[in-house]
Amino acid sequence: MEQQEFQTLLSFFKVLANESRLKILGILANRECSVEELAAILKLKEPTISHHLAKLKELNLVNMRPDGNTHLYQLNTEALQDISKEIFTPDKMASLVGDVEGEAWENKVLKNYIEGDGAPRRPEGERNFSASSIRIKEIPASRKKRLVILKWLANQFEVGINYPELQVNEIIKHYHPDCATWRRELIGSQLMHRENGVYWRLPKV
Amino acid sequence: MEQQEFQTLLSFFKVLANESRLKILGILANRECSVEELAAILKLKEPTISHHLAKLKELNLVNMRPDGNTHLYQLNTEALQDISKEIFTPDKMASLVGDVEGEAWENKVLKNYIEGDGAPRRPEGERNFSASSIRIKEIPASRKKRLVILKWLANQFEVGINYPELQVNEIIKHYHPDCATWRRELIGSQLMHRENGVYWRLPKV
DNA sequence: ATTCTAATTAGATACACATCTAATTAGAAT
DNA sequence: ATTCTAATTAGATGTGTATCTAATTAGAAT
Repeated sequence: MEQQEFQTLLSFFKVLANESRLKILGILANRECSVEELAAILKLKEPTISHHLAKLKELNLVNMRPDGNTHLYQLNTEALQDISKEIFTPDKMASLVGDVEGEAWENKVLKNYIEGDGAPRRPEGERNFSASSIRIKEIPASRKKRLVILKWLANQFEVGINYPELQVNEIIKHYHPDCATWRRELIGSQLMHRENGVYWRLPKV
Repeated sequence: MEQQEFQTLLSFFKVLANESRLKILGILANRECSVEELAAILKLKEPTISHHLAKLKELNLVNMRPDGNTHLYQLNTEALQDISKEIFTPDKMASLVGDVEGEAWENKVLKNYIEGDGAPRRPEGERNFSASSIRIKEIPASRKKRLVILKWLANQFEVGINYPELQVNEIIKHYHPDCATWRRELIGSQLMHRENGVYWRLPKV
């Protein structure tokens, strides 16, 4: 339904994104015209006009009224207004795009920096078992990407459990040798907290 | 100026008549994004996104905010609304097309059915002189086209003068042998009037 | 200073589509 | 019935443009 609306909007723009068709609409806004007349006005051949009118009619932007042999086309005023009113508040635009998209970039980062069996497939799942062969390939240089990995790493710890520093190091080492850096970053990024040498993960990530 | 506005409107539609760009706007309506993120979300390469963003920025539909190395793009909400409000009433559309167009088709008909020196060049001018070599090639079959020729023919008579039938025939014969048909049609189309065997042209054409 | 990262620009390719000519259809006029 | 007219459909051609890869720029991080 969102998708449907998006496609409708898109085809609407596609139809109007053409000089000849836009002019046709402008002319028809003044008075109804035959194909031949439009061809003369726009200095195009009849088949071309027919082609454009067909596209405009698909979207109900014009109506046709046969008169003898000639087809008189007229602007469908309501259709134009409907579209212009309904659409185009930014909220509307925002609602047009599915919200699955938020994870796409983070998934890409995970895929780039974490190698092994299941890592990218469960970024928010339970912690992976120690026996698995998942490894962090390297430490991302950019803050934003490092944060993505950190969030994943924090997820390897369970909420509500207090870990002594030794165990924290051990768990991190399953994924990357430089446990000191990661441990420091986990604290700095506020994804985990420390007090009296004991570490715990915050409930909300 | 009208022309200017028309071109603006056209390029606006052209920019929005693209699936990727429309999606970009939808995403940016939710939150600002970097080029890389958009590329990941839409599964396109960065240069492609850059290309699209450039086009969107040309029309001020998006703004850019540099943050370190990354460029964060955000939707220009006002611009969107401005365009959607301002345009799109049918009157607006009607005003976009120049009004020279009305004569185009009639000129074409005149050119098709009248041969000779100056005919198509002065459809509304003074009457042509008898000595000229202007001729109506044939009588158009279709009502509408016949009316165009009739209007031109009526213009060969001066307003405010009473012509006896003999003179009417004579004048018509300068352009076409079948003066009876034309004379009858001039009356039938109300372009000229007759009373007691005297003809005169009506002031308003 | 040098290296790396994100973005942009340049250049190439491929697909979409606007327009044309030719052929066909539907309907009027004779 | 036949001929003519206006419109549409079919098919061909050329232009525009979305997308890609490769090269370049601008800026951060080391």
